[in-house]
Amino acid sequence: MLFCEQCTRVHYEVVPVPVTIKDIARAARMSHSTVSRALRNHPSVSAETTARIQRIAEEMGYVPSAVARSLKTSRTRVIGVIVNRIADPFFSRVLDGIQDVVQDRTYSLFLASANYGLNDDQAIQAMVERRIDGLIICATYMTREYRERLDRQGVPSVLVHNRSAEDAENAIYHDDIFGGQQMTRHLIDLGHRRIAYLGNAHAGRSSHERLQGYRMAHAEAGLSVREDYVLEANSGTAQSGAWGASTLMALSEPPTALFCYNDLMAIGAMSALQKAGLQVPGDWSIVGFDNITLSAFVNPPLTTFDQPKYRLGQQAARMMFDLLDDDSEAAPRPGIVILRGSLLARESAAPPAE
Amino acid sequence: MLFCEQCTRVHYEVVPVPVTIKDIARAARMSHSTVSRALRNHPSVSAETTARIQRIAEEMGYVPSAVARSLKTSRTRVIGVIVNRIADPFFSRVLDGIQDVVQDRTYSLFLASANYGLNDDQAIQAMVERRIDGLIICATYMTREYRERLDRQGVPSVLVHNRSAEDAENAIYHDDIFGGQQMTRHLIDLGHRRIAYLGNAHAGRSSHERLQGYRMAHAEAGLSVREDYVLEANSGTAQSGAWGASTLMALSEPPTALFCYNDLMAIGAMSALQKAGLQVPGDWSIVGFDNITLSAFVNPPLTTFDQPKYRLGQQAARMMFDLLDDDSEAAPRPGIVILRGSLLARESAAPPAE
DNA sequence: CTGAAAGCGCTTACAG
DNA sequence: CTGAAAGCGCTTACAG
Repeated sequence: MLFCEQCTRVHYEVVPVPVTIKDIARAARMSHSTVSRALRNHPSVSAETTARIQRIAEEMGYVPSAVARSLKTSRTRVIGVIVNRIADPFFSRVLDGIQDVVQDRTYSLFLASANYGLNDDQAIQAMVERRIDGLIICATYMTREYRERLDRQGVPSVLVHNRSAEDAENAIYHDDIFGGQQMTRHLIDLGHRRIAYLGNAHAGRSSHERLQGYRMAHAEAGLSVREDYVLEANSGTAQSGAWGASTLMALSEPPTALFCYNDLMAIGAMSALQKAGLQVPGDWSIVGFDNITLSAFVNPPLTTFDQPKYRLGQQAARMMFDLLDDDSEAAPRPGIVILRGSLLARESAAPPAE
Repeated sequence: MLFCEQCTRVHYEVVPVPVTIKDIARAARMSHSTVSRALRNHPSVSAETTARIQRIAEEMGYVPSAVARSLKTSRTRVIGVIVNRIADPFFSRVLDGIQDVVQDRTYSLFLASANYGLNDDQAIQAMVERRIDGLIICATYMTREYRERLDRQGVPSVLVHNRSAEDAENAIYHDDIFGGQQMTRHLIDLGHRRIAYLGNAHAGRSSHERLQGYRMAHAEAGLSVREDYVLEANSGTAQSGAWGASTLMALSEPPTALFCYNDLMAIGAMSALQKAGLQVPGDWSIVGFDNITLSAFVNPPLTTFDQPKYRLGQQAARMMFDLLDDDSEAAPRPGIVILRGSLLARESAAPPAE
């Protein structure tokens, strides 16, 4: 029974109190210093003592306190991750990649959602208070200002697929120029000459780079780009895809192929065309980008670009550990990793009708 | 410069050292006790002192250490969550619901992946070492043994949609009997009499309960269930759906409607039927379950059951906080929350052809 | 090989 | 209203 200043109430303890090294020390008739060392197999403790202490700890159900250890060592072995939304089909797969590498290294993961900018502050603050060893940012809108705050606190950070192009240190990107070029070249190779691109204004850099690849593929093939075929929706949803398709259908000379910023938009566009009585790929060829799980199961299966989402996550975590492991006196060396995916030809793109 | 026993090397400090309450105390010429109280707006500190100290803390860029606070208070304000796989389309949405409630209460989230049973031990161990205040388990296979281990450590746990039916305390389930009944009744109402159910052996309880609902709907309508229409695949993938559809197509008298355990299977089944030249919903009606994002964008849009995934997560978090807030002397009261979703009629189910 | 001591950054009962 | 002291559960330089 104890009295508490904070809530001015009397409390009765009911929860089991965890075993500490002191409890083990008492049981083993050793000092807690020796117990501490024995539990971590420190070479200066004799083999018998180590064995005996570990057995007792096991029997007593001892689980070390990472909290106490962290306070002493000033390392938490926790990596923080900030995402916009956990259920984002792209970033949730990236998270899997991060989690697996982090778990392999016996680190843990702190997760916070930035809610597309609404909770940036709160998320960062919570991470810094918890003294995470490093932060991986999968929140596309997070800006330089936040990174500076992290730098000031001595928290290394890695950016994954950030929308801003300005941040050029410790970042993982996907090669969107290459991807855009591959998709467009595929449509050109099939015989298309009137090819549209439907971008996503919210995506920033990655949409611009896919467009850049689209232009490069045209230039390579000696084709010029018709600017009325280059559209930009204000979101990356299926609804935006439908909007894009409708806009293009209304043109006096509509395209025969459409390259959408992402799969969701491509699927929305396909729906809209089919509702209007058009055949895909008979009348229009449609290609997406990302290779989300279900792109394989729509009808027709979507030709898309397989972004290495899981590998992006793995690389991000590895870059983080490189920063943490770096015990040279110099500042951690900055870096950018750019990964390439590959074209995934399925059935939504075919030669044009004529 | 300091020497380290562990790695027997000399280290040079390069990282910025965080500001502590002692630093603030020195700057403010106050004791660190007073600083501590002032920072938390303790009423016993004078208003001027509080204001002055908070200003100084702000100027010095102070960020409190949750690690130190946790050690002292033996509460971390961290909720752990274990999932099978982060990118799981069902649980990632549940996670969103958990995260939002947890963040609202200014708690943080620890996330670990159980990898479908492969890392159960490691995940639990990490959580207990970090002294999380409570654990929400979204790992379908996790058994009673683990909960007992948690109970012994005094860590309250909440189960979300666990596959085993044995665990009956502090769990959130979806009412799968009701859901299965609704879907089947819908098909019966459309005029179908030969209706198949394709279950998922890996899903355990939830698959059995959907089947139970299917049987109830038949009984209600005075129809008998044909046992050759009741199948069970060994996974919940699109491939399994295709397998189920093929198996049923091969029957001498195939069904006219198919209720699949989940959307992924329904989409796989639909693909298989369309590949075989059959029309959905002309020749076969197909319905799924879950309402995953893309079920609205397949062709035809899938009739499904809208599971309240986000709400499941919210409820789980709320139940956790109920357990934590409970300061009665009695053991936390156990509970089960069962949520109901609703039928979402789209276009993949229609009256049978004949 | 082992132990006593100090300290990581906080909170809080107790004394003034 | 403020401060000195103890302590949360560990790690580790130092002394024996």
